[in-house]
Amino acid sequence: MLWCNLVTDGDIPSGPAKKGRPFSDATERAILAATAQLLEEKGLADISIEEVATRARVGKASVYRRWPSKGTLALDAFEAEFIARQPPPDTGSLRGDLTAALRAWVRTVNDTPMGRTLRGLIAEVQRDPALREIWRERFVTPVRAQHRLIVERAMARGEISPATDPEIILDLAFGAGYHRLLNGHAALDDAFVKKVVTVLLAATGASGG
Amino acid sequence: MLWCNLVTDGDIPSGPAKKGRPFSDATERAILAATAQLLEEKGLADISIEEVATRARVGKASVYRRWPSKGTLALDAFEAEFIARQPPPDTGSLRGDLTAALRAWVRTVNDTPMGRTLRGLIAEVQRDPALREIWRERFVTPVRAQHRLIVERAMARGEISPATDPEIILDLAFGAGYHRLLNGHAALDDAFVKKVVTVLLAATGASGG
Amino acid sequence: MLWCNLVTDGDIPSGPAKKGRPFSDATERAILAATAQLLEEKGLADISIEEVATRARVGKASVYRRWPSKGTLALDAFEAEFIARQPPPDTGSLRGDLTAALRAWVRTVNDTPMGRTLRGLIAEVQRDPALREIWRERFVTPVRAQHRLIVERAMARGEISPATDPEIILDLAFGAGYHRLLNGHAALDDAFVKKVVTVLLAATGASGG
Amino acid sequence: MLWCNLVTDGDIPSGPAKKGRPFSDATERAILAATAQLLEEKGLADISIEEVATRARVGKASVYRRWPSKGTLALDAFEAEFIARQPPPDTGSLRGDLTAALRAWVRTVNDTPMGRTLRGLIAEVQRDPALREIWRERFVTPVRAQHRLIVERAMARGEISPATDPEIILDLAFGAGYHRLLNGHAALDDAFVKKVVTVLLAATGASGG
DNA sequence: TCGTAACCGAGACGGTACGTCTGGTCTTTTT
DNA sequence: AAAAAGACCAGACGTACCGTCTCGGTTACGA
Repeated sequence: MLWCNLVTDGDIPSGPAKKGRPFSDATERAILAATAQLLEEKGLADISIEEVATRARVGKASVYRRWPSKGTLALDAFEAEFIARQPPPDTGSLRGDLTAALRAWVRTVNDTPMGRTLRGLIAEVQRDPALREIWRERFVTPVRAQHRLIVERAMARGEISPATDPEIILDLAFGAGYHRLLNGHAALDDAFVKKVVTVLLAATGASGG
Repeated sequence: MLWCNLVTDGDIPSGPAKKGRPFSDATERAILAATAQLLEEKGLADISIEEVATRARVGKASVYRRWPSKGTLALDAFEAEFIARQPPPDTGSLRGDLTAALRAWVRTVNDTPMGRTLRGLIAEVQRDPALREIWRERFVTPVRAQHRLIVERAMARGEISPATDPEIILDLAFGAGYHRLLNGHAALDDAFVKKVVTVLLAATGASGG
Repeated sequence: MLWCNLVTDGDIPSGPAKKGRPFSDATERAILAATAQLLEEKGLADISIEEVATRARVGKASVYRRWPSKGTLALDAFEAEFIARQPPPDTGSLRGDLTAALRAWVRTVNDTPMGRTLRGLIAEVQRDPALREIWRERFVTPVRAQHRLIVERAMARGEISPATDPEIILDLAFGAGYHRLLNGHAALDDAFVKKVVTVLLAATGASGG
Repeated sequence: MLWCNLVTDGDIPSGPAKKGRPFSDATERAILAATAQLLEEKGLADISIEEVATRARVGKASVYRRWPSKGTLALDAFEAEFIARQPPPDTGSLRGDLTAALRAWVRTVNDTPMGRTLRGLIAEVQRDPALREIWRERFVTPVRAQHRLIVERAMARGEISPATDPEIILDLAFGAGYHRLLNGHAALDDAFVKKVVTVLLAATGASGG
């Protein structure tokens, strides 16, 4: 879960025995817990690393030793919980899967503090190019991969034309959601989900129409 | 153009003759010019009001007197130039109008520093609830109103079903664009524009085809 | 009293009217009062600028704007009070003047917290070459000048040989005092003063006795 | 040479045979060498224990296991070399002995990096009461004992009155030197030595004058 | 020959303070 | 009363060290 571990993946199976005192799990857990707690209380922008360290009863250096920036820390504290709320649906139909996925997303950002955190993270990502890449690797890519399965399964079933670009479908469906989340110009509710799914099915659903 | 003027609209046509030295146009222009210049040089997040005032050879108070926050100032410096690059298209067809509008947006954010500024503004908007409302009033609403005309004209022409929700069409088309702009997970090019338009036309053109 | 003022002396009688908000006297007084208060409580080494600012209810920058280092600040807080306790004696005899001056010094460092502060300042001076120069200009030189008068008056009276180097007399008399103050290897009391004066008078009184 | 050894003296001749791995001489030597090297490069105040350990390729704990503070470590690294340069003079006359001793001291602090180290140690001693006691025991007392011999021999020879307090003579002679060393207000050269000796001989040398 | 106790280098631990920067406000003199 | 200038309080930034602790590993003694 630690940021630096995830970047280096598990590509060094036989380490040459690292020296020095190892990182403490308790410290790491305390930092992530404090971060998660603060993210429930206020927006990412209103949180300082100083505050996280104080809340976690941890030295500031112990935070900086593990995470290079507030954004990567928040990403770690946010990621697991968010992903857990986006189960890969498999209802047997494109309509069902897409509705389920979009609805899960909508409910998460609407009904939990994760909506605010997600907005804060996207904002943070815009101000830190390094974080942007991590964000794509650690959040955008995995979530999209899961959602892409929905479209690919539909293609395999013949529900949508094989000429369709799955990426565009994903960008349309979730892009609309993020658009409303960030601007707040319209509601993110079940009606929104239904309309989006309907339009996209009409567009792609040669066999489904 | 001044932020406070725009909020109060022009609803005080006959002021009771205000006392004291009036605001200096030169000061205002210097501040906006400095802001625009800095926005070309770096992201909004890397700009401080202190720096704007120094660059404009103006006191900090003269900035705060006019704009309550960095976001509103940046919005003012950004708005006019951005809108000027989004001409209301009228090609006679939904496909043509939508392609033109989306392409104008894509080219603006791709080929000018305004892409970065737009990202910075959206980020800023997430950390300042007051700015969020102004952002909707001053940017989201007018731009969407212009784009909505495209859909409404298409409806009037019978190109799309009157049951279609124009808002959803706009959110799908531009939401996808903003999604790629903010995450950077895929290209924002003419191919993107073409695919988006194709999918949306297929979706809405049921009655028209 | 302000550090930077004292360096530039009063050699700019007609300033060209400086711009901006001037330094606040209240702020300066609060900082010096907090420093003096802390110096009564503990040694200079145990005081941090952070603590001074907090105690003075002042921003850290307001301290750094005026004093470049903890040492210069402490010097300012210490100087006036110390000098006030070293009145220029004029008893009419070398023995009387020297005894009075040395006794005043001994009592100050023995009976007041200024002894500890003086030790702390001398320590601080060793670790900061810039402070060392200021220390000489602002403390060593003026105090020595006052004490040198004692020797010069004695010379004028014929009490000591004109061949005597007044500097050596001062270094012997007060050097011995500082030596005991810093090392603590022997008492700093009236007996010490008496013995020092006796030895020095015996040494210099060849022509007088 | 090790700090803790010196404090406990050799008063436990028959230890109960201590268990565990004994201290490594190589480690101790590496630490002292690194300290001495750093003291040649910069002042004691600019050296951190962290740096000593790194330079000595030694764990920080191995330093703290042997010395309780930076001051005691520096004292150990400094002491032997300094003492070696202060040979007990025995020229047969007070003038000769005093001149030799003071000159040796002046040359050491003037011509070697030990002058700066001595200043740094005296500064360190002011901020650490525990170190102050050690400083007296380990440095002030032995050096003074050696110098006191000079005065006592002169008394035995009848060069100075038996009523003279040898302590005062030492404080006058070396106090003046330390005064100039710490304040830097006047030169520490042979002329200084000569003048000091002349004054003190005149003061005490009833039989010598 | 085996614990076991204390050492070894390395480096993480919770802390404190550093000196700088920015935010938004306040106080000058000048226009 | 607005202008430019810049000081005001507040507090976060990321770094450097403090003195302690925890690793895996290495000696040397006593059982």
